[in-house]
Amino acid sequence: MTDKNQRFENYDCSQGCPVEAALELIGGKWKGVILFHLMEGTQRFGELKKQVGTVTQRMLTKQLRELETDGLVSRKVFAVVPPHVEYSLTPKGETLRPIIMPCAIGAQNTP
Amino acid sequence: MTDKNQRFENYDCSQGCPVEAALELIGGKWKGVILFHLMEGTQRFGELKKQVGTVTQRMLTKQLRELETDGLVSRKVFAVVPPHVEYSLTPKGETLRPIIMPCAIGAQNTP
DNA sequence: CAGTATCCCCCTAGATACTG
DNA sequence: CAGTATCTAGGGGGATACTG
Repeated sequence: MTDKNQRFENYDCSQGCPVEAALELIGGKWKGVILFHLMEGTQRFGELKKQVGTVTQRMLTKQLRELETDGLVSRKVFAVVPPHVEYSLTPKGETLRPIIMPCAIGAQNTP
Repeated sequence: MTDKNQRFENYDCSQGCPVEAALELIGGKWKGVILFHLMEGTQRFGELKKQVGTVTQRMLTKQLRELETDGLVSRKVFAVVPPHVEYSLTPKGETLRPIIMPCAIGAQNTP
């Protein structure tokens, strides 16, 4: 980000604008949906997979790792057998709620 | 959309959830940025290209056509030489303002 | 000015199999 | 259960050249 207090009007996006930055965080094919479901509360890997639907294990893992790296999702591993892993939103991830939820509402209101 | 009045909590995304639908509209690599700039007002093709920055003509055209098809952007052609084409948000496109702008803000507040 | 028309690379994402 | 490993195709997107 070049200037954090810059106004949006006449914003020069030539090399990286805020929207571009945001889409890098949630632009992955499944990330929006994953975040959406984590907003319902903490979820285990399997639960998440079931809810997201057609996502493959590989992709779910990959996107979750990226979300984790970006600090939007936290991963909690329980050292038990069988494995137990819980995913939840970080505070930073929570800040996306006003973005994700209007997305959902917007999509519903304009079919 | 399966049920337009369904609550978001416990929403079953198995085959297409609202967030997924929304991301299909604005998920293109440049669409968010294009919409962002059109929110500043009507723009000509060249102006848009300059503002979006590194986008190629081909991609800008392609994404604009998709946005047009999805009913988010309207294209107005003036029958003059040299050509003059103006792009602007449709009412439907305007409904994305509360989604796009928080994106920008969110990206700025959480670097 | 505002586009098409080609060509082509690469990365995303899917399918499948295996494992601590 | 919650992952890795490997292989592969498909198409999204880039570069470049041409045009009404």
